[in-house]
Amino acid sequence: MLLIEVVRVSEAVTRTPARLGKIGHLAELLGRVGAGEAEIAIAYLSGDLPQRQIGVGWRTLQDLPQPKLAATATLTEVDARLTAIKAVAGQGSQAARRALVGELFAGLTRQEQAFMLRLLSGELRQGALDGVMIEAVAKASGAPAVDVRRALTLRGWLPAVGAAALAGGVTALRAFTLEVGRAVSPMLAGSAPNVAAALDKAGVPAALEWKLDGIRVQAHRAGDTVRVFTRTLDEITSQVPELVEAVLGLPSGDLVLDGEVIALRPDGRPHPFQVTASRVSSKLDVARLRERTPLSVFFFDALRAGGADLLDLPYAERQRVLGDTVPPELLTPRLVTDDVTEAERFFTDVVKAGHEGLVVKSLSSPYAAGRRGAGWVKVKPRHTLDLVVLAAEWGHGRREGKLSNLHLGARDPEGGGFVMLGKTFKGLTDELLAWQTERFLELADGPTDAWTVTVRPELVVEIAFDGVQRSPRYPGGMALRFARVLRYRPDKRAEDADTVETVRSLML
DNA sequence: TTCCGACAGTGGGGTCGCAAT
DNA sequence: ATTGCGACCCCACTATCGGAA
Repeated sequence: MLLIEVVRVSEAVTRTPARLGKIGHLAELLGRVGAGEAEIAIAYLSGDLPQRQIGVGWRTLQDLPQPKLAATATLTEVDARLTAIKAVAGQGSQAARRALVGELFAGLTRQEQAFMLRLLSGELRQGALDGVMIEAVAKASGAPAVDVRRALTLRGWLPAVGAAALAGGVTALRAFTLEVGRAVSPMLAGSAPNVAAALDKAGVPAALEWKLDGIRVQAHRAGDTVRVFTRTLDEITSQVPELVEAVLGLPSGDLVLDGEVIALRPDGRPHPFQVTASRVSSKLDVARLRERTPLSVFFFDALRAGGADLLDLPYAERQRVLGDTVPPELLTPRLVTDDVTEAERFFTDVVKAGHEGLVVKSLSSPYAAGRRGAGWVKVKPRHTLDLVVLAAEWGHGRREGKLSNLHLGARDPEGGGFVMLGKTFKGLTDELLAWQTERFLELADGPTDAWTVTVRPELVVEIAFDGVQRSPRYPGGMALRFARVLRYRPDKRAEDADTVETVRSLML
């Protein structure tokens, strides 16, 4: 199949706002793609590459060659070129990679180049990713969407699942099973503003588990072999020897467990997230790192144990098996209750212990991987500050032409100015975007370039955030974590905004 | 007819490894 | 030795579609 056919369908999908319409376009193409190219077509049309990552980002994609006039590239040819780009390594590899990217683009038309540019930079923006593609695969293959989704959960890679469905229908999909040693899409949690709302969503009685601010891990053990995967199914076995040893210490040799690794201080309180993230992502000299910053693991679910797959069992039953499999010191602290007051006390306790919050879980929900359903609901405490807008950046995509990303500053009584604490674009409605764009242009003052408009520091905005973290980037040495806009405060002037000292007192 | 669950989009800060300078 | 890039860890929020109620 020619690449241009995929590009045309992608453009049709972009033009069609209705989800069913998008699914129709995608399914039509899947109905005529050959078996040998189905995986490539599905990957491209859901924003992925068969190679997953190829070491090419925005920088490598600048200064591309002139386009060709005739569209002749096939999916197979493009795929082979991407594989070659990924394979480049060693000295001079960046130049070699750029050259190969240049060769690839020199063989494409303007239309094809625009598509590949968006695909390679991870910004397909056609309004369809895995969620829509699942439906399209179902439609084209005649298999129920629920079977496609389940196979994806177990296999973790839609192009492979989709190709199997197109070739062998529902029979092929049902052949995907939980395989020890291959990562499963993890179950995700929705969120709620407070404990009562979370209980409302999950239903009572519910289980409340400590939410630890670490790295999500899925541990597989087959005999003496342990493999550990992250939330995005990347393998980190070599970075977490403590976890490997803990799993090898369990009596069972046939396990799939879900949990969190976190670096704890000697007194048992958690290190800042940055410490855990640094430890887990370091690959060099892990033996020495573990002496200084040991990792602890806490499991909260079992997907396989006792020789059986547990995904379809209700939470309460999986917990029973988990309790029989894992000693108490490796279990995430939890409480089962139907009492809001008791639940709120448990929340206060976990926050006091320095942890992130709670995950409230329905006792009856199966392990519904890959979706943020009502089965699991997280609750975290929320801080707020009144900060001053220092500048704003022009938005992209659907925010094109709107000033979107705000630069936030706290008042500095010493210096008399403002200290930048980070940026945010979250929490803004379309109405607010329109309003602030107009207002900022009135307030424009100082250095302004193609991306950023500096404004007079007059507007006060109320910001919610999860915490203050140490920052190597901002002048105050600190930055807000997960900052989002709650509302503007027209009743306040910049002189009324919170100070750097207030922010500093929130760090630690 | 209204409500609400699921999805896609829009980006945030921090860290690592590797290559280039 | 330092800097830039790509990838991945953590993530919040709004708009929209379309099935459920």
